[in-house]
Amino acid sequence: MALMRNRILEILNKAIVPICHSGGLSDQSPPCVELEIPKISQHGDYASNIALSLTRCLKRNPREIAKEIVKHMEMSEGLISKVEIAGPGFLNFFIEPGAWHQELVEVHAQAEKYGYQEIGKGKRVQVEFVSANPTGPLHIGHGRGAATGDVMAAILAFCGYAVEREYYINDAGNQMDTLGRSLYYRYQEALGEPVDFPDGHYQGDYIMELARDLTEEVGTRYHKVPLDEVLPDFTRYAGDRILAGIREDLDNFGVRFDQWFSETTLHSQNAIQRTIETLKANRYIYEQEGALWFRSTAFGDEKDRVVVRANGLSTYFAADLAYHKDKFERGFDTVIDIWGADHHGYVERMLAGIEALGRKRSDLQIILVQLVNLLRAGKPVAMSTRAGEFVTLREVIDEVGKDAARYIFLTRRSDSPLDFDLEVAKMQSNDNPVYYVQYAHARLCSIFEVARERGVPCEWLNGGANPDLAPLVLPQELEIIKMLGEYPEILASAAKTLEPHRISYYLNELVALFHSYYNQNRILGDDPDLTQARLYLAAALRIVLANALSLLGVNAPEKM
RNA sequence: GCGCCCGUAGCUCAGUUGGAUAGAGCGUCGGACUUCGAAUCCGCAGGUCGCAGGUUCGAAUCCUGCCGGGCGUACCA
Repeated sequence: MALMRNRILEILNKAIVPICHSGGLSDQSPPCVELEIPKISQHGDYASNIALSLTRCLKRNPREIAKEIVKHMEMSEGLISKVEIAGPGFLNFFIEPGAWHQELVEVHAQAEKYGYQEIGKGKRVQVEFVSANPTGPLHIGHGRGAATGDVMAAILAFCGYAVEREYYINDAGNQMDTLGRSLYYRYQEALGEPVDFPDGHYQGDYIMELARDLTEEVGTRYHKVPLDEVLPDFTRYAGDRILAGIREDLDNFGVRFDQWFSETTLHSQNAIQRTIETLKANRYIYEQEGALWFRSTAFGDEKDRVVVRANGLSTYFAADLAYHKDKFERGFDTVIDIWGADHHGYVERMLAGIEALGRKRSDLQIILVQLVNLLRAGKPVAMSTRAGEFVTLREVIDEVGKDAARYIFLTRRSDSPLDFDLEVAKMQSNDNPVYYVQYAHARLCSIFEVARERGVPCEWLNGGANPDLAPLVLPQELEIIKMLGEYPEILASAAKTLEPHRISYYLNELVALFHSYYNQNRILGDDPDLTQARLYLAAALRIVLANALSLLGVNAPEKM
């Protein structure tokens, strides 16, 4: 048995074959039939615009096409009560109320696998995200990228892709030297040397903490030792310590990576040089004014880009080219990069880069995540990275909790800026969407707890026979069932569009239906048959809530 | 100047990739706990989808031009 929407789709797909055939369309390119749930119930349970989209290629009146489709449909018994042709040529399907019950059986049968989609077909996908420079702790913007990337990866994995999560460590370049120098000066300072802390260095408190720690560990070993002699040691110490902190913060945020990729390895293994050679062989590299340029304009970039500077040093972009070459050499079919939106100017050249390396533009998907405005009770919180005054991700998680933070990050499209209000995130009220959903889950669990106390049997929870679902006749009940049946479709669309926020919106809608239903009806009532059927519905709801929250990396509590 | 993103209810945002009469939450106001969790629910009000054209059976969605906001525009990373 398949879900309702798939059964309708199958009927439709079969029905249009002879029509396309007689219209001269080959079976090779059957039009994609779409099924939507209409906003207005008068338009049926499902609606298809297939007749309308066929008008163009068949050059026929849509209502006539619709009539013919209906004529060709094989109506199985007890499934569809009627099909109407409406408006310009919509097909409106009205489902036999009793047919919905099968949907619930599907949910129970698949349980924690419910929603699983076989659309990835094992294709290898890498999601690279966060990738913050190890020069300071993660801030709230990184948190948004972390949540987005982590959930996107989870969705893709659940949709049948072989997914790897990767963090690119920018541990090369002069920013790391700056970091090392910053620590050096703070260290000398900690030993009582008067230091004129230079501009453009990292001023955060965390550097002073590192300096104190270093002083405890090595004492005066580096006291007054010239900077040049010891800079690599300071850089390594600071970089390692900060990266360890980043890992810890991400771990607390529920984000785990399969791979931590260090930029330094690209340098040490000559990967950058080799990448430039490859591009040179493809005639995409030329020399001008002492520098080597990549001809990114050949692929639509607005100007060519330097890969090796006149001073002989390669650019960050060159390393990034080598990095992406490496990614594809590792066998990924698709690579997804999640970047802060302030890097959007970089997108075109990167796409040009992978094209020049022989990949399709669509093999690299770049998702831009907009900035987060941190607020407290509606007022902006000062966030000056330069001066080192910023609220770290760790502080935010400590204050509002992992679940609230993750959920709020996922309640917006990633290319929409997000106001993150610390006070709202802490509020245990309707202002805070995460509690709305978690509350529903806890409430469902509580119902089963009460059922257990009252001795209501639920053998079907442990593999026993399913209850008779015929008592589920209320419009609200059918509405909930219908929406549970949409869950796989929501996942598929989230995977296809790379938009995790669709899941949180779905959850909010689903949970709203449940809360409303709950307030008007009793699950545990006097009628044992009705009670069984409603418990079965409640259990299916709990399954979907738990599955979806798990994808979001948000806890599904039994009690709150 | 050029490029990218965004303009939808008082506020914050969705809108199933071009579908039918535009959707939530917050906020305002008014209601619902002797009951399985009131962290919930029910109701009222709120719109020229920034503006103007174009594409077609059909546009918040696509194309063009304006207006307004954000970001970017390094031989930095």
